Amino acid sequence: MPETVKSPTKARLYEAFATTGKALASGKRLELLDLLAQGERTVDALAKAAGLNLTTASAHLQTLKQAGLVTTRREGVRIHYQLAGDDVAQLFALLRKVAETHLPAVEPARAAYLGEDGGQEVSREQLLAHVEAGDVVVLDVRPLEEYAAGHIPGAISIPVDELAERIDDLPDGVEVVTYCRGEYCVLAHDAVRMLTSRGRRAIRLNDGMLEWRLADLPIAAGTDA
Amino acid sequence: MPETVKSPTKARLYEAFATTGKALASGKRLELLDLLAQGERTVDALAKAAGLNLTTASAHLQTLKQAGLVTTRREGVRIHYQLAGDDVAQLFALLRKVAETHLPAVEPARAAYLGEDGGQEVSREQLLAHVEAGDVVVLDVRPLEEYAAGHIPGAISIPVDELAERIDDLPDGVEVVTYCRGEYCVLAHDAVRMLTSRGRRAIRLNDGMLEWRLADLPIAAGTDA
DNA sequence: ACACTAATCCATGGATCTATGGAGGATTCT
DNA sequence: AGAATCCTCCATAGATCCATGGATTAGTGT
Repeated sequence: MPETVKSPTKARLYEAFATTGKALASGKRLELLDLLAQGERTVDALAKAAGLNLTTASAHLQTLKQAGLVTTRREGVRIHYQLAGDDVAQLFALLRKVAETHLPAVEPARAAYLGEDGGQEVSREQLLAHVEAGDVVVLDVRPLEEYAAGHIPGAISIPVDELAERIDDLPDGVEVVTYCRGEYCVLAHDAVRMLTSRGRRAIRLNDGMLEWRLADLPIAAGTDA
Repeated sequence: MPETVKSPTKARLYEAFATTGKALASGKRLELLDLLAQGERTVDALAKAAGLNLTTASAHLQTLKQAGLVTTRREGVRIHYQLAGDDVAQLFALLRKVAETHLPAVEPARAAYLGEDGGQEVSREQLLAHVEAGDVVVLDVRPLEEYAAGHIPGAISIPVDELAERIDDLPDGVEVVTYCRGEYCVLAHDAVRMLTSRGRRAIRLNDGMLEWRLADLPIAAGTDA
């Protein structure tokens, strides 16, 4: 029964696969991937958005780069990081889904982060139907740069930071459907709470731009809105 | 520009996701997942098949279990580990695909492990067509227990270890299509080399049981063949 | 050339992970 | 009960990973 083969070349191959696994083995790196799934960013912007010091962020990005999950583009003095491909976004999304399905610790952490929601959700299909019918306004509450890098066609942009002061930019009398980065993004949750507390009818897309992209739905770019 | 939010609850959520990532961060654990994708196994069998000592294998399996990727079933004195679900197999397969696509180190490691192949490949669709036409014999060269846990309908089982002595069990004059665990499994490669060196016409399915399962194709079980 | 900014490289202490031997728990058999 | 088998838990040494401060490199502007 020579099932006990130790093959160094097999180990080498699987260690290579594990390089990709290791890249996914840090919460901070996953936060960085989450941000990058919205569009390219500079090291400095990523560090700030993820609450990391520049050196640490750079080190994590090197790890991701060596695992081939991200690529870089130099523009003058700054370097833009971006995801290496759709398959990377897919892997990231699947990792989160598997974690949520099989890890009991995820659900409480998710609830604590996103808050009690009560607020209703709407699926991508339902949202598309509403847009077709023209009976809702779609609101993108991500930072402007992410909106510019790609958003749901017809959506208007009001970053959640500015929502309180710009609430009157929203067309009157029509229901608001908010969305943000993805299923675990807090921005749309915050926006819905904020809007409903001001008496606006507001609901949430049940995921966000990440899943929208992976579903190959149409995407608009720029800030012409 | 208050983009620099450090939220401990966000960190907690992403650390939870990272637990799943960490489970994928070791070559040995990926080897174990590869084996488990073929069907359940005892700790002892896994340790032997992966070339690990029992304690180490057990520790790795605990890690996988705490990440929710595998579950256990006790049967008398032994404990059978199995994948927690199809989504886990899918995650594993996608990880390998992403690694191969984006990591230059994978290709040479793969070539070194699987060997120069020259041998032709056939896709799942082509294989199904051949089975329909009845002009090939499908040969499963995995260990018998894996064959028993699930195989391509109509395939016969000759573990690659026994192929040399049992070569006459193969029906005469018809081309052989071999397959094994998956895209990176060496067994079918070895079998094809072995068969062609003996003058049999033999080719390989370009992946294996893992991908067959994920494609939701029909599966037969047992050893009645 | 010089100053300035963006990012990487390097060194380091502290934490975490890996492999392994030995002890201990669970289950079955006699 | 006692022995045997299968597996997990514990302790430990060695390797690897993480965050951070300081130095270095690349590119821009004066």
